[in-house]
Amino acid sequence: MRIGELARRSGVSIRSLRYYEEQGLLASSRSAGGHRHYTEEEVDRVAYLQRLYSAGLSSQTIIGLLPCLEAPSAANSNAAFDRLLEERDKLVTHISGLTRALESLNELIAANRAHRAASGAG
Amino acid sequence: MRIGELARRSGVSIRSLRYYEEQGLLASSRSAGGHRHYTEEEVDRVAYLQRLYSAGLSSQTIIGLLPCLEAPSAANSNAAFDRLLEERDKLVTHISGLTRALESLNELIAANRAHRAASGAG
DNA sequence: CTTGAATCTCACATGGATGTCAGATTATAG
DNA sequence: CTATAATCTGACATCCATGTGAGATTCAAG
Repeated sequence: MRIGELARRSGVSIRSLRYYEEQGLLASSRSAGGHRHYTEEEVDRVAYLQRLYSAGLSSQTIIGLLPCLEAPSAANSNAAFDRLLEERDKLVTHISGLTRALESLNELIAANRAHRAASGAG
Repeated sequence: MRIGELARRSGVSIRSLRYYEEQGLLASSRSAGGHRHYTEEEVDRVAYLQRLYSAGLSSQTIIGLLPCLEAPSAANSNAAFDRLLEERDKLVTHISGLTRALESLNELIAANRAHRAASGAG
């Protein structure tokens, strides 16, 4: 399939797909005229990349983890695997922080609700 | 206290404190010469702002919520309160996404660990 | 072959909090 | 008063994924 279809099916912009390729995260074969062609696999690949991005991993980080991401294999360096653990821990910390922030918001909401209820504003 | 001390005590850079003020999120009195002065209150205020930032709220969003944040009061507009709920929902959604991403990472780690164990690499 | 849609590359713009540098001014200790 | 640390304003830089526009080329269908 061509880039437009991949964009549609993966829900990612054409611009982003080209960017992923530029970063070495997504491969494509080219037609004689230079247009990108993708297989079905790439749909999942892109969805997967999106999940990693949403986890807060940068392109560079993902590239560093590629050995582990591509195929779990004993050939993967310990360093890459350790980075994987590291990123996991960072994400856990991040989620904890957000959860605390969420609690703050909830408290605020509760306080406001109480005041509003008491005044018949809500 | 002056800005340097506030920065030290709140763990936020001087640059950021000035930025918060510029955005209307933090107030300061000024000395005759123009230097900013803060009270103890501001330490908590800054910590609070940091929590909101970490929740993914932008300065503009925080400003919009100020009526609710400042003091829960029936005078707060319904609109501001609704925005508060909206931000809470966005945050919940965001955390859910991150949690899914975390699960992905955990699966990756487990898969890698299995392969490594099987090959005596770990 | 022609036409219009799709794609190509290149490059600059965006947002948002923060870093950083420059040059000037103020505060404070000796 | 002087030296030095702290602060001031203003402006430009940074990161990074993505948007966007121009101008050229290719693809698919008639």
